[in-house]
Amino acid sequence: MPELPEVETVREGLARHLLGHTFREVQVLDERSLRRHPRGRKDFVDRLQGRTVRDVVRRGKYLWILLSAADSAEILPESLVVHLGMSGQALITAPEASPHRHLRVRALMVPPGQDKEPLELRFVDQRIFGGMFLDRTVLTRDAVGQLVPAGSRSLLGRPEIPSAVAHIARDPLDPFFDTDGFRRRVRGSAVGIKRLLLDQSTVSGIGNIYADEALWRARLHYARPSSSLSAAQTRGLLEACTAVMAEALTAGGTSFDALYVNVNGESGYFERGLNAYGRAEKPCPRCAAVGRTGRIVREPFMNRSSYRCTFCQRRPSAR
DNA sequence: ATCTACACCTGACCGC
DNA sequence: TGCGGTCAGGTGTAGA
Repeated sequence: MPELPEVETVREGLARHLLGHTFREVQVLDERSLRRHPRGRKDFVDRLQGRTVRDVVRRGKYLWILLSAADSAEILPESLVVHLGMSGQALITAPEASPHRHLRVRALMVPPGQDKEPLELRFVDQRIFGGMFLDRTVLTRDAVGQLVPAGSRSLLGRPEIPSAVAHIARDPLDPFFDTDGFRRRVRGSAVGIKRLLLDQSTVSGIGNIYADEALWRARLHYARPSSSLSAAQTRGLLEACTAVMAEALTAGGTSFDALYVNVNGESGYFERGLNAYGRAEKPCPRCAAVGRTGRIVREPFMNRSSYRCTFCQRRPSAR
């Protein structure tokens, strides 16, 4: 399933292939992918056709395409938001490529010059947890509450953000990430720490897999009350989150020089680098390295599976 | 106000 | 072979 590193890989691929391209012949094959576009299919198509891609931006697992009119470079206050959900893919193909099984939305993308061939942007989504919608943008503030300068060329520092995404926190790979805000949320809540990691308004981009991996690295039990973490543990946990996702981005973000942007959750990282997630009843790699008998167990938490080591992630004592 | 539970989806898999 | 049940999980929101 696409998580932050995969979404960043898609963002980069879309930006590289589509900057300057104009939407033509937008076709919505399944309106359920437009669940979050309340004005419906026709409004979506009419608004998107004729608009030109000016930038592709990401926060957490959301990405959005900043648009202009076709004959202008001025960015419009409405952007195309894409969320891949559990099974979404953003593909770039030749227009004549054979249709994909779960194709939901397609658009012919016309390049700015005469010398290049049009491309097709395809939104493919088996389970339809993801979707697309058009949304007005508001201006971002950075970690200390100041407006990010307009015209900033840092992708993550773009001042525009769709209003539907503005409530989520920045992610650990964002240079404006609000570390103090994260510490305050950890100190100020008694919920299990994993619940906080999955709360996108505290820190974004972390899903079930990376939550378990970060907790394993930080040697913390998922149900540990957030407010009981020491300052050092909080710092260590945030470092673990950042490291896990940065390494996954490095491992999974290669092999995209073809005319093809793909997200299918099969980054190399998932196959090689997982220490806890999905490894029920296997030895804990850290314990095994020093001859201890800690093993990974799978337990239900928050209506999903959590994986932890029986030795280095002990259950917190009730008090 | 804060937190929890559930709806939204499809396909793979399992036991009968 | 088929059929019903279970599981996977991010997000928004209804309800506690």
